[in-house]
Amino acid sequence: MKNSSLYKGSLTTIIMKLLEENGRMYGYEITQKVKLITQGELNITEGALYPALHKLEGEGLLEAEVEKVDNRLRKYYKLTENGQKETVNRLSELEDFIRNMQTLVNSKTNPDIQF
Amino acid sequence: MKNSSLYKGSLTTIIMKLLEENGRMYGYEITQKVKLITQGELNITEGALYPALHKLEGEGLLEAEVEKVDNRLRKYYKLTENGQKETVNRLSELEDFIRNMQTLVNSKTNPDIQF
DNA sequence: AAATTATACCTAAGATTTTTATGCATAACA
DNA sequence: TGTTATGCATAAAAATCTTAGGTATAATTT
Repeated sequence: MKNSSLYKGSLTTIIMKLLEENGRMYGYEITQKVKLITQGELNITEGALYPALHKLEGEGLLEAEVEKVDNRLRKYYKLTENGQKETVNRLSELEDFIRNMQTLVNSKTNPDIQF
Repeated sequence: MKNSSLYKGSLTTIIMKLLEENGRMYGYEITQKVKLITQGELNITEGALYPALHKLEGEGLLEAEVEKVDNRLRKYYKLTENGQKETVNRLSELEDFIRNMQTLVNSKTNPDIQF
């Protein structure tokens, strides 16, 4: 895969969606989850992930707590109440976006269907 | 629609796809086409469109010719030979991307399906 | 035993892309 | 006559992502 990353703009929504599903996750776990779900096609770089997490935390949509597991630090994130509300909005926007992209990519020059 | 534009990264591919379908188009026409196809949900801003067109032209993927219609100038763009080849690649990448986003957005915490 | 890979966090410079705000000009409409 | 539509363009700023580093422990491979 050449462009294993080109999510562009939807990273924070993906993070929030995963947190909504899994309750709480830590950064590294998120990268692995995305890799698994997309069968290795999407790789979130750490340089994109951590600033995104910090931004969401700064906006009050996530909150974090650090834990030590196997002598290694993990920073667990979960959605705040506000974050849960926002997740609904952002997900529906992302779904709209995906639907629109689908439509654009699939639209054929069909003389019967005039846009 | 709050986020009527959030295509992010896929604009050039959309342009190329439309040109592949329609042979040749001018800038303003492209914005209207996208608006129509997405029923007003995606609005390409001119500040994004024109630089994108110029970039594609600079990369040799598009070529342009100016025409005067109704006493107004139109700059028609069409794919070069190289541009046609590239369109195939970029479209399949965009389709992969869309598929991955779909998977991420639809994935549910299902204990039967372990990722 | 030593080197590499995996796990786990982080930041900063630079590139790319997009938004926002302009500018110009003609045609159509109210 | 003023606004909207058509048609092009650029430039500053914001947002986002890539690339390239840095630190540290655990596990695996050589």
